[in-house]
Amino acid sequence: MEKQTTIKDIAIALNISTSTVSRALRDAPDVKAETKAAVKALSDKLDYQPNRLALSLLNRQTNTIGVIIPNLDYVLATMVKGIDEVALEAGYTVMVCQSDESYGREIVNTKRLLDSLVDGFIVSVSSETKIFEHIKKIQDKKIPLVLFDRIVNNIAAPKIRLDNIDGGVQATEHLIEQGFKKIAILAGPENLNISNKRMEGYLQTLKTHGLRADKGHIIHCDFNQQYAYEATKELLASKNRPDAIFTISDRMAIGAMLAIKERGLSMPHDIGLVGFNNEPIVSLVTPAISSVEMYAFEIGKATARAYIEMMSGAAGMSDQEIIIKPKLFIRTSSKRR
Amino acid sequence: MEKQTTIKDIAIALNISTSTVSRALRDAPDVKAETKAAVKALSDKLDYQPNRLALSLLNRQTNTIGVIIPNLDYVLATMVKGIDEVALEAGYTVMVCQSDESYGREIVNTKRLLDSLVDGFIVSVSSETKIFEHIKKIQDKKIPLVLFDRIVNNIAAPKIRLDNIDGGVQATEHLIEQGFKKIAILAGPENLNISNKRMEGYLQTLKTHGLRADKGHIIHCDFNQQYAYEATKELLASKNRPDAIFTISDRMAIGAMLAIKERGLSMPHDIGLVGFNNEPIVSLVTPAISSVEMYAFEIGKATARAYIEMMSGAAGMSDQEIIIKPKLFIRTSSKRR
DNA sequence: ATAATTTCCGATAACGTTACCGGTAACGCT
DNA sequence: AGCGTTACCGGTAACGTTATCGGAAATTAT
Repeated sequence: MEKQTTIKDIAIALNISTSTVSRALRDAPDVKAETKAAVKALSDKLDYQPNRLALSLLNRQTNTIGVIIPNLDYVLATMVKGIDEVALEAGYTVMVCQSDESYGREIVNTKRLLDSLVDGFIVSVSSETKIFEHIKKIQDKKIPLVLFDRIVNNIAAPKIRLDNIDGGVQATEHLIEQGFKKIAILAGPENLNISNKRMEGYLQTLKTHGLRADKGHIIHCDFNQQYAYEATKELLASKNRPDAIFTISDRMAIGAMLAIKERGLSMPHDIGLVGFNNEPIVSLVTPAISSVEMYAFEIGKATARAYIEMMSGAAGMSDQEIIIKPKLFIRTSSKRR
Repeated sequence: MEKQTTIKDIAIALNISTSTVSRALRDAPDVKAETKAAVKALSDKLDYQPNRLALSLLNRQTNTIGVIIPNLDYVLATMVKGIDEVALEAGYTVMVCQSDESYGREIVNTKRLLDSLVDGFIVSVSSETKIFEHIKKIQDKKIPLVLFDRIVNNIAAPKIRLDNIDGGVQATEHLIEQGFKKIAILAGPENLNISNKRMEGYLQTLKTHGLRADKGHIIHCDFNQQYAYEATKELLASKNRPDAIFTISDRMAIGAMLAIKERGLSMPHDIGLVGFNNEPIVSLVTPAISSVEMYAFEIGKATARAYIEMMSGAAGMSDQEIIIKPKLFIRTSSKRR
């Protein structure tokens, strides 16, 4: 809050110009060694730190990345960790704004960071977001943008995401292999791309094996444990009860598990269950729940790397898509054989 | 990345001075209504947004809060959410830096944010941090500082934290009430204040009830599930086996639970278990684990409010300490009666 | 000794914004 | 008519930094 040491203070103290101080600090060749030494000594003594605001204003870049995410759950926190690690190493500062799955707050956050605070964006859209004008605005201003995890299809930007279809395929293949025949899916909100892709994998796999998805076995519900719990209760009470459930998140798997237990059914005997994300929790509950690992930390790191590459002016980034392969971890909840 | 609209662009386009544009945009009284209208129309059309860097440089304040935390686990993410909510409402932007429990990274983060990027700090120190020079440096520069959750005792700053002693008391009282006699504690790292306070509550309560803590029943281990698992295994194998375990985090409680199950002991019959944090997971495992709720979201909000109050120049903030009362949630793992 | 080069440094402008001071023109008052 | 007042606007400096230009002094070459 108090005045911090500036280059001017040093200049006055040594009776030289600010230009010389500036050069001395940056080890420019055209400064006498003696002068350099004096400047550096004093700058150390006064604990001088260059004012990044002034530099940013001058260079028109902040070396700050704006990261916009819908929340801070396990998966996203892990991804942010990955982004952070790579970005920090490369000398960037990261500004994380969470929208709490709210479209309105996503817009507010975007607008704020757009006030010349960041020179690029890394975005994962909220589940509520259906209109992408605020994202397009970023691009209209020619500001670098990288999308990750919850990507938006009709926007041309580097995208880093999981192979969600493959995740759905792996989960469904596994269930079929284990002898389950009537596999239901708890999908997320209808407009959420990652959810739809996982479902696509599910549908594809059923088809491949000559199975048909019962319409009542495809449930869209909010990305949330409580909704999953209630949806599962209904499923289990229906006359065409599924013998397995694939949920597109672990949170939902937990909700499903609670409903299954409550009804007195046992896993995997009466019903199989596979989740998604492979959060630590799934191996801790009883029975341990099979789940698709999405390598969130890796996705985060790859995202930051793509961002850095983009900033360094690499051409042809705009339509690059990095796709991480998921891997199913099989546990008790679905293992019959 | 491309040049953004500035006040100068508008000034030139309308053939007036930048001063007038500036005043018009801020609805100053000494601008003709006609001029104001023209300026506003054009600024809307060109999508003008003031450059916050320039403003910050000029006013010597950024309206940004630097939040430094050791990681992004459930509790801290929840606290950050609370900080975020209040700060955003009050017009602040929040910059979150996580140190990943590393002292070195905590210092790097502090130094970075100190380059005039933020005008105040909200800090929770890492478990590795034993030297607090970097924190003191913040105060030396007269930069507002608020500590939360993992506070540092010998630094004079507003502190927002849980009543950790009371948490330890509640947990231990409950276990004694339920008839447990040989209560062990899995504490965190030795230098971690929150851990020691919870242990203090534990020790106090034992004393009150005329019980003595067996030395072998006080275990310091890393804040981590794996260590807790192994520590519990040893505890259960020792000749003086405890009949209850109090862990100072839920992560550790989960680790303990796994070890207990592995040994074929049942909760709460053979052994009682109480955790800390009341994370969602504890009610999902079997048996559900009793745990002390620490109201992380509330702590986060209170922290941001204290920060704001401090910024508004409220006197006597430097030694204020806001202490949130915890509350034990009793579940199967410890309920015998 | 003079010219040419090198070494070192200072002044200035610029980044985008606003506070402050000052000035012009129009108007009203006596 | 002459004065003061009001309404409106422009110029300048400043925030902290660096790039650019230019210039003086010192060194080297002839």
